[in-house]
Amino acid sequence: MKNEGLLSIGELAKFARVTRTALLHYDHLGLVSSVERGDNNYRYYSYHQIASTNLIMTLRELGVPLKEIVGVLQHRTPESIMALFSEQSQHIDRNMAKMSASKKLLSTLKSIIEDAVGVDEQKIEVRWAEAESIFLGPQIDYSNGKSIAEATRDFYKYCNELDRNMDLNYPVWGVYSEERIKRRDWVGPDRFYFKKPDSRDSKPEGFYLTGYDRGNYGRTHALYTRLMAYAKEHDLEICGPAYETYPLNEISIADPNRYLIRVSITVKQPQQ
Amino acid sequence: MKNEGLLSIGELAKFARVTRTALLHYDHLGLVSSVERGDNNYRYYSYHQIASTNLIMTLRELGVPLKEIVGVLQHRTPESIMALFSEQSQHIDRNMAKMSASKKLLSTLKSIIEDAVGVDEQKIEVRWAEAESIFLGPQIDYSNGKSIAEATRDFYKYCNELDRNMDLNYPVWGVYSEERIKRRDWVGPDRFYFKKPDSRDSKPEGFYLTGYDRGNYGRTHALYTRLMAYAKEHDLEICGPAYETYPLNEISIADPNRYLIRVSITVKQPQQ
DNA sequence: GACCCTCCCCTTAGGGGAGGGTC
DNA sequence: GACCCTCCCCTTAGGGGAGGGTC
Repeated sequence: MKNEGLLSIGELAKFARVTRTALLHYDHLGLVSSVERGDNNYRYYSYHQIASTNLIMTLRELGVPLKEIVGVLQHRTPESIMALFSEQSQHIDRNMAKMSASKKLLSTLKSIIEDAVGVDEQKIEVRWAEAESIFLGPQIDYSNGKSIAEATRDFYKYCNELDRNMDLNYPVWGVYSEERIKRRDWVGPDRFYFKKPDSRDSKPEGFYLTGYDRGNYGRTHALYTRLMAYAKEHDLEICGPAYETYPLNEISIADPNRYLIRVSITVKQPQQ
Repeated sequence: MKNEGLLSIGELAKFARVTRTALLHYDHLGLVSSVERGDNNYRYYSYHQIASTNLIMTLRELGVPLKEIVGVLQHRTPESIMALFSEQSQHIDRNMAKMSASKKLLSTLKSIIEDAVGVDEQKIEVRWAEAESIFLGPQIDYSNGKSIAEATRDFYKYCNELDRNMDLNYPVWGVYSEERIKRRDWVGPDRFYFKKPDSRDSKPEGFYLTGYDRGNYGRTHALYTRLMAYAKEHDLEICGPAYETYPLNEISIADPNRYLIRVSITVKQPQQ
């Protein structure tokens, strides 16, 4: 009848969804100590430790370090425990907001790849497109011999200065102005932008002449030539900027010469 | 003009919300390698690594181990990357569900403490209470000399067998039947229960005669005597079970003899 | 056979210097 | 002065035995 109602370390582990090894560790730390040692040196725990150990596991899952848990419990009062709970609730809210943002990012990146995978790279076509939420950088000045690389770095600096916590996860692409396209001036995009949900700017809805190519970053020259030949042939009038994207890039493709390039030029509604 | 547009390790760190030290670590692992080393042995990174490093940081924050990230990126194809993103999205969903449950737990525990902190321990009163969602255990049989400790262990076993993943975070309390109260039989509760949102059972709405005491678990005898004297004096008719709770227990109070005990006995509506 | 004990060694993802050179 | 380099030592929260006793 000894140890009646007490729990062995294995039983506590089972009821408190924790491992034996972790409980040994907690015993050494004095966080969850057995109430009694048997003559066999076995640890015996009280059943009240089930709920408190469960609570400790919840705090652990929320990322509270063991040291902090030990500290808070050592000097616990109803007030300090309530403060801990409030603090952790707020922490949960922040984490959930972060995870939502990450989920949105992953789904955006995934849909970009998804759209690209089935594409017929030879086909050139004109299609209606809905408006898209994007973040648009400032106009780029190449007059002092600036390279695209430098311009890109400037763009990131610009973003960083605008908002130190700006989410720079979304891939950065280029916009060519109508004027530059017509001049056949491929020194570099007029602006950089990235696709980003709930951003301040937008790529307008409208008709876009779209084509694809394979190659590394910046190898868009040949594709523009093909697109403009097509436009001429089909009596399409260019009436706005071109948007360059690399739907398959280093994120999903190892060979840098096999990235998928996509250019969409704004055109007037074609005559049927 | 050398290294134009390339980033130093500090710059990449700034734009990819990561520390210098972590980037050194990633370089050793071959996860994020500099594209070039200067004559000074400095690392130089390409600006395309900003977006990919950011993505790696997002995966890290989601808990993907570095080894796994290295592995996935080494054999990356659009398909494998999409699979990774889908998997992580599901992972986020599971995590958010867990965090919601934890938040609910913390707010329940906090409100129990909050209600208890301001209480006047001397006051006995009858109050209307709304129904509460609880999980109720099976009837306990003490006829074979079972102790409360053993009965509690049985209750946890019962919960565990019913649903191996049952959330046993909520503190376990006791219900005394009307009959047992009237017999003044304090050997132990008839059933155990715990407060738990969205559970199968409920503590019904109605009038409850409620009082408080201070002491360790099981020291409810004196409080029952006080409550029953009060009932007699005020012509209150007991018409249902009593619910015992320990609103301030080892979770928030270090001294086991200062836990707050609360007993609520079901009574008929008092005559005004 | 399943459970428990005490060492003891190992891991992940960096952080924090020391000691020395570079922009 | 701020930034970069290469060692090198340290940490958190346990996991995984080995070797031996217990229910």
